[in-house]
Amino acid sequence: MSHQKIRNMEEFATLSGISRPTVSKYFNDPESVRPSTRDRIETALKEFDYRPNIYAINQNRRLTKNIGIVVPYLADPFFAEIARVLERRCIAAGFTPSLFSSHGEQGLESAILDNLRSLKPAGVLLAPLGRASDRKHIEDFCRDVPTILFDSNIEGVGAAFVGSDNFSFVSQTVEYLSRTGKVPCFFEMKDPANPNANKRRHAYLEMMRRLNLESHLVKIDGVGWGFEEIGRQGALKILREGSLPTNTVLCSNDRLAIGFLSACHELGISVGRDEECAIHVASHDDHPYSRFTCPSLTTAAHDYEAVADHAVETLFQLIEAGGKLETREETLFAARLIMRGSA
Amino acid sequence: MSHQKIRNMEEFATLSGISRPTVSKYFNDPESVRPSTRDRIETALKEFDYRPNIYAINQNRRLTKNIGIVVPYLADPFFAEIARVLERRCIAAGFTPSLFSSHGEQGLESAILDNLRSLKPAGVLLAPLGRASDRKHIEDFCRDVPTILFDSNIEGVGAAFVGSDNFSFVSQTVEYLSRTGKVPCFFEMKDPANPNANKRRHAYLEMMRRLNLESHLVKIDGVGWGFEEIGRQGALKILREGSLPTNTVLCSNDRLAIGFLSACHELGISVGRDEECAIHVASHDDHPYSRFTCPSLTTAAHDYEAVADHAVETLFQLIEAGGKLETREETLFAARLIMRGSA
DNA sequence: TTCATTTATTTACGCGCGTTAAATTTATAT
DNA sequence: ATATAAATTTAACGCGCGTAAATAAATGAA
Repeated sequence: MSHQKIRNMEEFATLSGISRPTVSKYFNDPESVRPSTRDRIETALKEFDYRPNIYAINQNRRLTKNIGIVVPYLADPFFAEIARVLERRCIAAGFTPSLFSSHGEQGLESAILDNLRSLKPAGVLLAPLGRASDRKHIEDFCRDVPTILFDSNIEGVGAAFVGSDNFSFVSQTVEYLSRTGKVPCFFEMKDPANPNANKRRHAYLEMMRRLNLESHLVKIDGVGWGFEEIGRQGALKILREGSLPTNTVLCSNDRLAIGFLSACHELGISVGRDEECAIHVASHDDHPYSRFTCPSLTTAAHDYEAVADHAVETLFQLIEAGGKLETREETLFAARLIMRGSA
Repeated sequence: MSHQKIRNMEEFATLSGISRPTVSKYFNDPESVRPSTRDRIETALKEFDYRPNIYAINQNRRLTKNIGIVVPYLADPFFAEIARVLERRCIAAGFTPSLFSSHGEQGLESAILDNLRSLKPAGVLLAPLGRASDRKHIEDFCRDVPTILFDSNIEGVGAAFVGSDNFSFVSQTVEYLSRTGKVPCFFEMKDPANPNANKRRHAYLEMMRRLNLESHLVKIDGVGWGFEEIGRQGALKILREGSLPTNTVLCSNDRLAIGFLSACHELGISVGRDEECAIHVASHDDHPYSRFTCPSLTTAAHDYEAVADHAVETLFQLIEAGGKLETREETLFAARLIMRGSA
């Protein structure tokens, strides 16, 4: 490998013995040039290791090969995990993903979208904050940039939505609990940031109605994205008051459940599947840590891969279609019940 | 706000009644133009909402205002948390951070650095994979791009290193445990990916020597970044064999400890600070979840803010100094002991 | 008012690449 | 060998902005 510094495509083209427009063509699509030409370029590429200036490239493209991935809260391993899968898929398809976290803040989410706009991305995969989002801001963004929403839906916004079927989550947990003789109350934040939480509450109420069971909502205080601490504080309060309506608690999500378990342990309350345990706990999401809680969490798992795959696939379709799809489809994937030690 | 589309700086300059070079000057540094001029530009900015084309800007800069942040494993909330702080600091200083995760893979880490190179970043904050890193690749990168290493040191590589003082971590936990009458064995991976793990082992051995206590290393199998599962499997094996040398376990890091606690619960072994508990567990890092484990983890906390602040500050110095610092400083921050329920 | 100083304008070039049209070469099929 | 199609070359323009030099205007102190 020669360590000669190459300034631009012109120089590289000369060194490889190919004209610049052909070299340019090669970089846009290696298959678009004759194999013999491709070989000569790739040979030169190995010798001189030149990379086209990404800024010059993108200046002349209406759209870049960038894909923006925006999640509401990256410190939540659930989002880190799904972002990881999304990144891989994008790279595999020849795109350059860039990852952003709104860190639970509306202002940051809006700022990220503003910046993203000037990155001229081919497309964006956006998991909005939810209730905290500036809906109009996101709408405006989606009008200009091909965007797929995931995880958290905003009705009518974006070219499509891909997420999990909240009813599937809750119906399976409720059904399982009641089948094993446990009558769950529903443990959730009073003002959930995420629309999925509302869907889960409705699913719980509906399921209890169908099963002819009395439903109980346990709503706890707290704002923000520190769900574990919110769950813990809420649980401490409820448990100390002795106001838990049933001995089976179905948490809206695993992070609240992690807090709930922590509170139980602190108060010396036994949690587990067995009859002799004081409380049974189940939850939703199959958070990466839910298998390591004590006891391990019975929960309903997202189909990470399916959600990520379908979101990316839909985005690619959207990009190929030039940024508009016929109809705005909402695709929901079913949950898978994971029976562990907590209920 | 007029919704007239503005194509370029020329148009915007005309509309704002200022010449283009002056407008350009304004965008590079608003303070560099007369206040009256600034006002006129900012008034126009509100009316027409124009943003300079970032690609055209960067093409003409030798260095951009980008800062790369690279962490080894973003699904680890520890890194997500520190990345969050780093991002904020960069934004506050007028830079544009972009976040990358190596996802525990050497190939990906190298690829990220290659891409980063062509982003012409003003600087990079890099937490290497550690043992799994391609040292030469990173060295080459650091020669070309102003880089500060953090979290995990590679001797002599990068312009500076900022991290935590592993001896401080271990000395405090060991000292605390022994002071309360507990003699810890050290629980760790056989082949730790991270150099900090080695430093911690040495610190443990040194501390035990100083305290005139017999030291015991418990080395468990496992590779990769799924530390919780590795810790859990390792603990199950050791506990089932009954080969735990002491009833006090000092884990190399919190994620292993989380796995350890999970195994204990599974086997019905009580863990806690009290004498009547079968096992006492302490650890290091103050992982975001360590306060929610059952029991909550006694651990030594990183000074996240200090590490992040100092890393960013050092990077800014490096950038201002033109990419070279007099000497390669290694700054280590002391740990803070967090006493919780587990030991 | 005058002169020095700061700030803005005008003009012009360059950055590295996408892209196009016309000319030319090369490959493929007859 | 010849016609046709496909690929490449040549030449040239444009993208949006940074930047430099020369000039003009505004400011501010004497």
